[in-house]
Amino acid sequence: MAETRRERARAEVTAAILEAARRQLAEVGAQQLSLRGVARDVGLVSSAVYRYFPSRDDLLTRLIMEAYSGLADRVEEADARLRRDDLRGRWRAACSAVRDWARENPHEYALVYGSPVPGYAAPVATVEPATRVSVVFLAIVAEASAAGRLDAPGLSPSGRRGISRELLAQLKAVSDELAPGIPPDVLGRVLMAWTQLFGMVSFELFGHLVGSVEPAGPFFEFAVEQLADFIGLPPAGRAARGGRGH
Amino acid sequence: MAETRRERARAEVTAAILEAARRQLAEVGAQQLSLRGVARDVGLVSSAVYRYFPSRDDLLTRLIMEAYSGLADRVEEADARLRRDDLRGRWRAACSAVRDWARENPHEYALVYGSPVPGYAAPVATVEPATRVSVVFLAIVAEASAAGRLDAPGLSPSGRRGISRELLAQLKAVSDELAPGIPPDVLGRVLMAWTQLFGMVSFELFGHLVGSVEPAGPFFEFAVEQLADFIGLPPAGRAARGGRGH
DNA sequence: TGTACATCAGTGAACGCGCGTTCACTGATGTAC
DNA sequence: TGTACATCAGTGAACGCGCGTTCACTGATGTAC
Repeated sequence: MAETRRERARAEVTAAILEAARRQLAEVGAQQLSLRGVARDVGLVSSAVYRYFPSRDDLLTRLIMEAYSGLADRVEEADARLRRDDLRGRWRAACSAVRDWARENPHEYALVYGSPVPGYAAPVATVEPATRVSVVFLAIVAEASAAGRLDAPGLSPSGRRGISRELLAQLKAVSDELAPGIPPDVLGRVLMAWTQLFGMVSFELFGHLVGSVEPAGPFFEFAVEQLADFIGLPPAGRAARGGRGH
Repeated sequence: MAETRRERARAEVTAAILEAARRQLAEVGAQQLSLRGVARDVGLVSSAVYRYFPSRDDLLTRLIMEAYSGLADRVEEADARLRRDDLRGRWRAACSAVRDWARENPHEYALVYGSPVPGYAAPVATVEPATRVSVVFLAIVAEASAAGRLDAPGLSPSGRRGISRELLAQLKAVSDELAPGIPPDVLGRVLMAWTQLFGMVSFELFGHLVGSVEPAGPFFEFAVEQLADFIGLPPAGRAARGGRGH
């Protein structure tokens, strides 16, 4: 049941098309990405591409999934490189991985986290790779929580009071599905950190920090640290098992 | 020196073109906005539009400026409606104004805070209206600071340590130019809140909260409160002059 | 107030472009017997 | 191993579309004297 010549050829051409599409995406962005341009790059006639992808939207979907996966790979690798009990280090690494990937692949980033492409609705197939990224962050916090090493000293009065009944219900649902073991109030903070992370990266990439804290590296590092404090991740240095929370 | 017939007509047609452009923007988004479509809407032949705008990019620039101005108006009005010493109320109002405006004008929002339009570089003329929005937020914090009512009890160890020399320099520059009187470390936190605010709104509008905290109202309100605490704005209720910070 | 000329808004046709997608076709590759 | 038929990759032409921008033109509006 060895691969037939045809199958091998098909795999190769498919790969070549995707590679060309990635190149086009990097060069001109998603809006301008055209089937004809891709075909030209590969050295095919435009109609031939239809033997491989049923439509332009299909190609886009594929690129979106690859973008999410690429980012997820990057974040997972960054996280995996550190000792499991170095929780703050892992947090930093995951955050930086997001930023670095985004800066290296700005059009991919814009494709998935920028304004939606008009007239295109992302199919469900894109949900799983999108989730992979968040899972890394949630795992770090979940492990910290399970180890009793989560401590949010700055839990403000509004923090306790501020979680409305609706929000609590929503957070519990998310917690059950994605992050068992993370208390809802912590999850609320994680979600804030999550949106903050992407807010910063988007502002940096889309030029909204020009004239203020550009280059954004120092600000980013400051924010990452603040967010770790905010969530209650143990400070760096003492990576060994610390005391239980208050 | 009364307005001549021509001048009146010119003003009217210009307004009609802009109105049609706004309508198109709302319906199909910036990418798909076309001079020909606008002309059709107005009842002009496409080439006639060139008597009013030298190019499509010029029209886009105009729309970008209007979008920033519209948002700024909204935020300023929301802020102005409250007593000057109700600092937390003003903060909430300004944040909600951003979110409400974005939800009501999703394409305008995407135009200015989403992925940049490829091949289009925003001219300097857009900077001033863009700044107006941030000025409201900075004013609230600056007034709080000037009144000695800014207190950030949760100032974490990393918070003090975390501001690197580079970041400090950048923050000082921003402070001098835009927000005299706000200490750099507070400004760092305000900038975090700023990016967080737009990060949340973008995630909500671009569909990245679907399946978690959607509808996003409760989460948004929670986050706004947390951010106010984080910056050190006085809690609601006691709007009168409180004690000085430690 | 009237005339001569300059300005300017709007027209309609055209240029040149690139796009996504369909379709009948050819020739090579694979499969059943 | 050889033949007959089915599958499938790639071709080339075409359809129909919409776009931004230019240009010579006309007729109405404004201005100088």
